[in-house]
Amino acid sequence: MKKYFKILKSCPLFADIAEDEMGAMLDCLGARVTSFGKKYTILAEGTAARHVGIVLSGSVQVIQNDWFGNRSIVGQMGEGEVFAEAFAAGGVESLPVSVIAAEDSEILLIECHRILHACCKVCSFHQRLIFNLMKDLAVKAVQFHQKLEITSKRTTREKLLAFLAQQQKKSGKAKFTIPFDRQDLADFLEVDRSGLSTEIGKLQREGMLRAVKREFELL
Amino acid sequence: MKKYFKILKSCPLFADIAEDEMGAMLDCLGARVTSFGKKYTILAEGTAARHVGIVLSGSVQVIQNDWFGNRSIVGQMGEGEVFAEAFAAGGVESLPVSVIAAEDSEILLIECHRILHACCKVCSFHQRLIFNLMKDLAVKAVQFHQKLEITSKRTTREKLLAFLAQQQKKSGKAKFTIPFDRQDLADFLEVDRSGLSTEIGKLQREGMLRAVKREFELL
DNA sequence: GAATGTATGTTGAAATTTCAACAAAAACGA
DNA sequence: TCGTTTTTGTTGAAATTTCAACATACATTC
Repeated sequence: MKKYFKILKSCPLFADIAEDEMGAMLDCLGARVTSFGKKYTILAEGTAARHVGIVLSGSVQVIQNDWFGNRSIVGQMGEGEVFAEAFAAGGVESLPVSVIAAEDSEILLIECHRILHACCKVCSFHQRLIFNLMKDLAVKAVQFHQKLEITSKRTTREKLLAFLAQQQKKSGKAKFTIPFDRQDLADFLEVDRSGLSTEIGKLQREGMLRAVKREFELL
Repeated sequence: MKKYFKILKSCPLFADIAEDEMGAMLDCLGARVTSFGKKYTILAEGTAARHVGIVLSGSVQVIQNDWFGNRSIVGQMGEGEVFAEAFAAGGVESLPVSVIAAEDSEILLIECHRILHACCKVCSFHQRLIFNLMKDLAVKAVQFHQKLEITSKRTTREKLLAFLAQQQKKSGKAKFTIPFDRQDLADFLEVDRSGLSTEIGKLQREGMLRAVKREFELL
């Protein structure tokens, strides 16, 4: 477990928790590490939302499927990021999404009630954990809001440009790499893949954009 | 201030806080009540996100405007509900939305840092407040997710049906009243108003729906 | 290196949305 | 009550998206 301490220290859920407390804390929380191969389901839609997940290695996608095949990518989380915490802490009886491994991944799963409710022993870190979870949820709500900003745009072009602007801002550089291939990007923007390809082509011909695979540059 | 205690007791942010603590707490938090006429701006886009708002009476809308006039209604909150907490707690430097009064309203505003950081005096309720805020943020994140579920649908019809299903589930009754007029509903669903009217008409003619003004019934 | 599968770009037709303009109905104020 | 304003429904044309099918490029495996 110790080999994960470095990545866990970067996790917002464990901010300001000393490394020598980490072991005891994870023990108290009943944390367990599981490996998942690419495309495997980590949390399944319809099941009870009890666990908070933390990506130790690899990355995961939060996805949702229509009653008729339309796949939607709600979000993607990489190393050190937390997922499913809103549903677990919000006490939803049935997960409205699935979480799958976007690549081979190691995941730390913690039952949320163990974070929220102090154990019998007086663990010094529970208050801190609740504060951290609160902060994390606030950031998550803002992220949801950013996604909303994208999907609320009416056209493929506007959605794409809104997304690219966010990604560029996040990366801080002129050239940046997005975490999606074309199909996934379409599923994230909630648009048709072929229409997306067409739009990327158009924007390049108009000289507003340079795109090679996952590398983009706004001009 | 005392006349608001009843509504404040129903506010998730103050869950499990005794009524006789309420006065001292609001004092410690520097809470202040302001009245806003219909359509007035309570929090303006672009300003610093410092305040958490609570609706004491009336209702508010969280809205966002494109660089070209497209208005989008992110959410609507009624009595006892909290708004802007995610941005304030998440520490965003500039509000990406505006909050306006949907009708004449009384609003309680609290600087968020007063909730997050204990004051010099040892106030017993700060831990409780942080826990409540965490719970509230989790619920808010789930709500954002529900909105995402709507806007991620591709057609006006699907968005409308997804919205109505949510509203019906929330009300628990076959007949239910939505909090929007047609234009606001269109701005919430991110679709064209005239197209929305057409779609409501179609669904009624197909016998899937009964709609009179804000009253709806799914058949 | 050939064969297979995946990812991406392209195209045209069908469906849908948006836009603008107008008519009818309802709400509001004097 | 009348006149004004707001809300809602309707329509047709233009723009856009979706859908299906296919071609090409790229990667992987044997």
